[in-house]
Amino acid sequence: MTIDFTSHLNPAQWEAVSAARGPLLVIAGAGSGKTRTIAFRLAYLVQQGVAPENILLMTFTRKAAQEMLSRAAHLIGRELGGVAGGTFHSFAWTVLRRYAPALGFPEGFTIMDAPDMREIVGQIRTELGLGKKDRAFPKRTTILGLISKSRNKEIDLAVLLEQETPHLIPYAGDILRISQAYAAFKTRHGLMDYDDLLFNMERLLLERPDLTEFLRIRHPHVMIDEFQDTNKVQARLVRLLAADGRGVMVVGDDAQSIYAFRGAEVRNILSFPTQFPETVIVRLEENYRSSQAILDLTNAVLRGAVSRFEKNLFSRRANGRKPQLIHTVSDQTQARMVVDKVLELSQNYRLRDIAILFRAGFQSYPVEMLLNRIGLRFRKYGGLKFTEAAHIKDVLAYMRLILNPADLPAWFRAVSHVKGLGPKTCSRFCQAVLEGDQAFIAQLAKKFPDVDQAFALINSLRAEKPAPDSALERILEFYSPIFQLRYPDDYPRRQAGLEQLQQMAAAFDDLDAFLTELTLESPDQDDEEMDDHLVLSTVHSAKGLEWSAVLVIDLVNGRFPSRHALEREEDMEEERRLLYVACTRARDYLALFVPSSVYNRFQGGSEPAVPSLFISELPEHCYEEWRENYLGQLHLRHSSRQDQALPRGQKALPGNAPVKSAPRPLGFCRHKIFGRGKIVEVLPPGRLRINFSGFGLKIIQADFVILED
DNA sequence: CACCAATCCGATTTA
DNA sequence: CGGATTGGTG
Repeated sequence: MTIDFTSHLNPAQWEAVSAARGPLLVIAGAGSGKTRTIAFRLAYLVQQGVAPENILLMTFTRKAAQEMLSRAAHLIGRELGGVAGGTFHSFAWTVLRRYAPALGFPEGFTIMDAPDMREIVGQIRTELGLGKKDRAFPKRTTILGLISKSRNKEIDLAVLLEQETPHLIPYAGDILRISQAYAAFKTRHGLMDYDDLLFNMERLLLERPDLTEFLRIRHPHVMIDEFQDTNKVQARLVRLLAADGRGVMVVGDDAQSIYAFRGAEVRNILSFPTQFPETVIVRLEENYRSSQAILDLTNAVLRGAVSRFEKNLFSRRANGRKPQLIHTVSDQTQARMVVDKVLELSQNYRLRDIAILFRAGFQSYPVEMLLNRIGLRFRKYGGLKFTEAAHIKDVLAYMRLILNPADLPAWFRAVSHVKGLGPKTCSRFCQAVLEGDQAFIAQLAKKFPDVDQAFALINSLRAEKPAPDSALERILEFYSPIFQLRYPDDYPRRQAGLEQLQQMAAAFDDLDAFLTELTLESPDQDDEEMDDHLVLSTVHSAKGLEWSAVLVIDLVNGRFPSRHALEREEDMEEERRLLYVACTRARDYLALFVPSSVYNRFQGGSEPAVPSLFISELPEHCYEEWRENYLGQLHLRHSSRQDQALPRGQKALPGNAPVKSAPRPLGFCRHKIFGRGKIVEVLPPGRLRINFSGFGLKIIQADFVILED
């Protein structure tokens, strides 16, 4: 089967797809068909006779890799099963798990997630007696952040403190001690954190040239996506895997670099041509995603930035609607305006084509509450992860202990739910387990029968080596009663998470692979892939995705840009790129919300907020400006006749169905999402209990329904 | 005194 | 959700 490549690709894309096997750098502007290009490149290579297993495809998430592979498979009409792919971390794991003993690690080493890391650093901090008296002593999260940043940027800890947090210089010695103790702790207990995966992989490749050679022969084609977000060690890994750069294709966009905080080096992409002198550079500049009106705004956002590869994004799409800049009275009313807007948009778009984006996970809480209240389904990305929820971690701890008896954070979790057993005794217990102090264990087990049971369970599971799903089943038998006591208020909701975990477990036959997958790749949680969800996401988690309509909220100084970034020029640059990423996710409609006041901070109430610097910079012709008055109505600014306030729900979209806001008791009504329903009860203030066929009883703001006569 | 449980307030971003 | 603080118990 031959593919007519050129009819599906523009000249630049075709150049990238058909490039010879040499170092290749593709600068892919936002929306320029990057995924498409990589998919076609995969298909092209395979069609040229390259075996899939000779390709290594590194992407930012495994989902992205799967997307590209399935598109390529569709093109050539058969699966590309053998392609090695995933994130740097997951690739490192697949290699390390086989060769870890060569580095002095146990074969069943455990990968720690963020809560584990926090826990350990916290314990070390208290063990060393640091910060007990001194209230200003940095918190464990701060310390951990510094340790990881210093490793990722490969800057000496003391120097990093000087550069970024001069006020912590007095603590340099103590932080260094903690950092060393942390490293020793990991080695002692067979643990690796995310950074270790990369550094240990590098060490392995350097110490074992035979293995490096084997990998080079195995993967003569290496493709790396999102190269602008790789750090130093990742760049060195690329060089190790592809000595002279032949067969290496890196793809990225320096304007979308948003991971400097974890050591990403834009220089990796900027200096790639210098590293590999024969590099062919291809620029993808035609944008297929956004309307020109949106691109005008995103280009303006970028104008103030230092972008070193010249870019000239253009779109052939019709000009489209101007982005809307919406000032709201407060962040509370912002939530209402956002939900209103979503309901309006949902007349023209499916919910899954609409996204609400924000800088940090907690910023969506007010919107989430409102969405829950009207019963609108949404899915949230970013913020807390499924696997980091306390009850999931509890269960996973038992599973980890089956493989790695030295996994101390897991021991800690496995027994800490027992009443009357606090952190101190827990630590001592863990110590006893590791040292084999049977006397202490027996003594404790006598006092706390649950400890004894947990111990017995793990021992028997370790002897049986069951498959992930049956192990989980046994663990849940034990855990269920504990679980219901521990989360009396919301255990049904959490129960659903456990059931989901069981489903996932059933897809694995190897316990180790299952646990790693959960740590390295946050699961999609799409058990209901089919149904139509609104998306709420941090900008970071929205990378690489797109929606027809995008609403960005909380565009005020201190929130977006984040208050942590206000002091340093380079941090502000990253915030700017972050906003660029957010806005370039939109195809047809973009709304930027600027609350005039935000809740909390000192004094309990709300405080006035200043519009985001990046917004005030924008030339006025880029957007259409709306302002909410104190009656909750939106006014268009700088407009002659249409300056009139429109009733809520009718504001912006032309051709919107009129909405009556005075609720009439009982009768029937119509809802944009749920259709026709019967009003069962009026719930002051302004809410209705409505029975929708197919959806059941919902409590809904009267404003959101149209009453029937 | 040492440890644990309950409560309230504040919140970067991620593999 | 986590941390810091406070109050209670052995």
